Parts: sequence; C-alpha cells; structure tokens
Amino acid sequence: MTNLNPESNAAQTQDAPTPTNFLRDMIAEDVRTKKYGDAQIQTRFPPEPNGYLHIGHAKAICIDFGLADEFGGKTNLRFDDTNPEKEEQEYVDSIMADVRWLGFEWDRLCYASDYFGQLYEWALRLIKAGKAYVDDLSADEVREHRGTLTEPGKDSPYRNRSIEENLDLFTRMKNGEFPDGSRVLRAKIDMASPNINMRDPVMYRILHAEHQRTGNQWCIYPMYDYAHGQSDSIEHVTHSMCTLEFADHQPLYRWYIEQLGIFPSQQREFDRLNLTYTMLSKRKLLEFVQDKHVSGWDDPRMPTLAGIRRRGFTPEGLRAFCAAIGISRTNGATDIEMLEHYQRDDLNRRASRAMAVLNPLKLVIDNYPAGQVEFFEVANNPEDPTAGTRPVPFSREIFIDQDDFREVPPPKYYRLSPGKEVRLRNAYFITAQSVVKDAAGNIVEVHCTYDPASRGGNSPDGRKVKSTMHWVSAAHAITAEIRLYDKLFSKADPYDLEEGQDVLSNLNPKSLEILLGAKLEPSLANAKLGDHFQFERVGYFCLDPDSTADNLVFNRTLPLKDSWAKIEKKAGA
RNA sequence: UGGGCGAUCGUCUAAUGGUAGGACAAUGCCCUUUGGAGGCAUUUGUCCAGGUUCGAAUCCUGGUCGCCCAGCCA
Repeated sequence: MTNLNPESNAAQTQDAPTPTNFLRDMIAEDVRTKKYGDAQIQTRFPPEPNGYLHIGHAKAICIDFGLADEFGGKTNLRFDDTNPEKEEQEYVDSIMADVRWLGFEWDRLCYASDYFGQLYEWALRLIKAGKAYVDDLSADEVREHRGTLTEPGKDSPYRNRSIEENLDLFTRMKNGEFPDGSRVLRAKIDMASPNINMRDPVMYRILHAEHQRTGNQWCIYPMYDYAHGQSDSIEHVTHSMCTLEFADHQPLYRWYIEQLGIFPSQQREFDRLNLTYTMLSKRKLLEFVQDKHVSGWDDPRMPTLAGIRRRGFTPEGLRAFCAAIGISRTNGATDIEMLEHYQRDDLNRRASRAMAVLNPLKLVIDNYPAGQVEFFEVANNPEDPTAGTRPVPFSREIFIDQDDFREVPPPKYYRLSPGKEVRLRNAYFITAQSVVKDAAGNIVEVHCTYDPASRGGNSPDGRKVKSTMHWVSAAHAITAEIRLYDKLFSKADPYDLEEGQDVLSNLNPKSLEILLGAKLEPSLANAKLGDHFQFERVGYFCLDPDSTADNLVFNRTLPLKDSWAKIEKKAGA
C-alpha cells in the first residue's frame, strides 16, 4: 500500500499527464487477459542490506510501489540477505526508514533468509530430479571450466555423480562437514549455453559465517539466482521488476521456477537511473564513507536518501522527479538539473521564507532614530497566504549581503551603490550615501538615508526602484553556521578519467564551503529539524542535526536560480 | 569477437502504421516588494543505407554505435 499524502498526489496530477511506459502496459495487459486469474498484482522491493539506499533506489521504489498501487495491488519489502559477509542490521534499519521517508508503506516485511528452509528442500528436490549436483572443483577450476564469452564451457568431472552421492554430499555440506570453498551445489543445465548464466550456475556455496538473522543455523547460503525467483514465487509476486543488468538472468529465473513447478512470478527489467555529476554505485559510496571523503552515509553531499534528506530534499519532490524521468530500457544519464528543478518546485510551494545574510556587511541608516525598533509583519510564504505572517524587527543598523553593494556598480547591477535608491524588503527605500573603509581599503560600513514615507516598501509618490534586498537588524540578528554544498563531482560523468585514475580524482574539492558568521532574522532561532526554509533571494535551507542551542547550523539544500549570476558570467566570458 | 538489450531535440521521455508532443536546459520578452516564483514566445530531434506501404520513429533487411554478461557478489 502506498501512502502518498494528498498534497503530493495533487502535485503529481497537476503536472503534465504521466506518459505510459512498457511496465505499466505489461501489467495492464496481464490484468486484461487475467494472466493471474483474479489474484491481485503483487510486487516487491528487494534491496540487499549491504549499504544505504540512494536516489537510484528511489526510482525502483517508485516503480515497485507505484505500479502495484495503480493496479490495486500490494508491495512487499524484502531484504535479499543471502550473503552474510556483507550485510548488517544498520542497513536493514536505514532501508526501512528511507522507504517510509519516501512515502511508501510495505504490505509484508520479508527476508530471503526466511526462506532458507524452503530453498533447501527445493534444492533436494532438484537433486532428486537429476537437475543439480555437488561439484568438488575449486573456484578457480570452476572458472576455467566455464569457458569464455566466445567459447563453450566444459563439463565438470563431478557432473554425473549419482543422485545418492549428491544427496549425501549436499546434506553433509549443510551439516558443516566441509570447509568454505571446498564444494558447491550446481544446477545441471548446459555448459555450452551461449548465456553464461546457464552454464551450470552455482546454487549454494559453503560459508561458515554468522548471518545477522539466522545466526549459525546455516553454513551453506543460496546464491542470488537461486534465491531471488523462488522468493518472488513464495510471495506470489506477479511482476518482479529489476534493473537491466539482470536481463541475462531471466532465463535462469524462469528455469528454476519451471523445474520446481511453483508460482510463476515473472521478471521484467528497466533501466537503472544515472545522474550527471553523481555516483550511484553502492560499492563506491561505501568507499567514500570508509575512506572519509564524506562525513558518513548521511553526508548532505551523498546521493543516499539519508544524505539528501539531511540536505533538505523532500520526498514529494523526489517522487515528482521519478515520475518525470519515465522508465525505459536505454542507458543514458539524466541531467541533475531535472532533480534540482523538482526539488525547487516543491520547496517553493512549501518552504517558509526568512531573511538571512550569509556574508554580512553593516549598513547604517543615518536619519533613522537611534534606539528605535519597529516590527514589520511579513508574509511567511507569498505562494501560500495560509502560511501566515511573522514580525521582523527593524532598526538603525542592519546587515545586508556583501554581494548587494558595489562601490563601482558593473553594468546592469541593480543593487545598492553610492547614490542609488533600493528597497529593503518589506521595510523602506534607502539611498546609499557613503562608505567607511578599513586600513586595507575594504568596505566595512555603508551609510544610507531612508525615506520614512516608504514604510512597508512603497513610496506614496509612486517612484520605482530596480532592486529589493533582504536584510537583518544588527541588534536582533542571530549568528549561525551555514554549510554551502555543491556537487560532489566536478565532472558530469564521474567516470570520465585519465588512464589509471580513480573516480576520486573527479571529486569536487569545493563541494562544501562553511560560513561561520551568517546573520539570521531572530525567528530562525525556532527552526526545527525537518523544517524547510527559503532564505529569500539566496536559496533553500534546513537545520542540520549538528546544531546546538548556541550554534545553529543550516545546510543549503539548493541555491535559488540566479539570473544575475548568469548576467555576470556572460559579461565575464 | 558468443549471447542479451538498446538507439527520437543538448538531456530524460511520449507517439503501439496516420499531425514527431511534453518536461528539464537554453534564449528573448512581459510581470514582479525575492534578479525567486509566474506568463508568453523561440531554437534544436526520429543513428545510417535500402525495402514494404497511399502513408514508417514505428514493420522488414543490412550496417553503425552504445550498454550488460566469463563472482562460490547482488
């Protein structure tokens, strides 16, 4: 069952009508022809608990849960925990939390390890049917016998053992009589198959390893191919969607199910998500964490769901993105701009506005009475009148951003410069009069005059200003730490490498910039974890869990689109 | 190079033999108390060569290019 909240459903339906895709068409056809009788559509999301979920998994989750939901079906969360050497409870916990955060709730929580007993029984059945055998070849020898892409393999000398001997040996494998790697159970299919997966694939290997759920109960563990389809079948999964690299496994998936004569789950593959400037390999991400190139799985620069959540991304925005990118069988890379667009789109609708000055420059309004304070009632969200207002204090000395003042304004610069009049958002028109510089010639203070008649931000005489700037009252400002994040990689394709280089060499050295002296309007002292803010004219921000009462830390989720930056860039180029 | 899968604007995708459309990006204009948001407009595409057909992105043939597979990982 999915649990999309009404707001996000509305958001999705008001977008362009979702185009169809081959998976939906396939399911619709199966429903139409009653391929599974009156049984409901059943899907599953089957992560291995060996790492954190990332944006690529979000696409799979949206497909697995979304499609089932569309057809009134159900989705199981199943942990594919068949390799105890890589799996941990920490990952199980994070995966459950991430799926829920994305907005989905599973029907049944399952583990492949729940089926170890059944899988073992079925293995015995295949042995008795002459369809599986114990092989004593070493791993190296198995590889040598497998052949190559262009040459057929050779039969193992153990391939034609008697059923009795196979039964005896496999039982003893299970009973722990043999060391790791000494024997495997293999399906007896075809060593000359052009599909290497069909060249007598390994079904079970010996692993004297403790499993996070079954402990030491087993010392033989099923391989993915032997476990996955049967697990689907046990759960009566009608449509088992997976990524393209498993397409070659489909014949094997079907072979096991046919030999066993069990519920005919069917596998169908779709393309994996690739994003520009992003690494979506669990193995590499684990490396980043272990080698401390990032602070952890939830580093806000990580493409993990835990990372982007901490960064301030919303599940609604992510789901809209997943719906927009569609599903196909091509291999390309989606522009990260598209991900960011759907985040901004969602954040713009719901983020509370606030004023924050990241790089403060003091501004003194010389004709404003010293010691006077007034409060302006300011809209929390111009996009949403129901969001209400808040009081924002104003006084003689305020902070503006250094970017908003130029002693010598470049062409098309609308912001403050000597003699120029601008609007302080929601407050007054001001005109810059003079600057104060330090010994090194840096501007440390700007002096202005204000027009008392422009209170609220409009002049009664109707004169216009070209710019509106945000500000924070110096006496009331709270100081905070701001973490500005940028892309983790500096190349659109992280794998675009010189000979012998690793993706690490494409890491963006400026992916994190920390600002310690930012000045925020006082209401931000009440920010809570999980709140989303738009710092007006700057970007979207959220409170980081590193925050303490006397050191607030805000993460920049994304900057606002900045057309001035474009103009500047063009002028410079 | 054996097998599998694929190729449509710069990018991601629709069109299921009958008008090549949308989104993102880009560009220009309008609007704006966020150079945000919004509105309008514009640009760019069916891998190539043949064939079938009244009509082909779609079907056929032959190329070309890309991705995946030789774990006792998933």
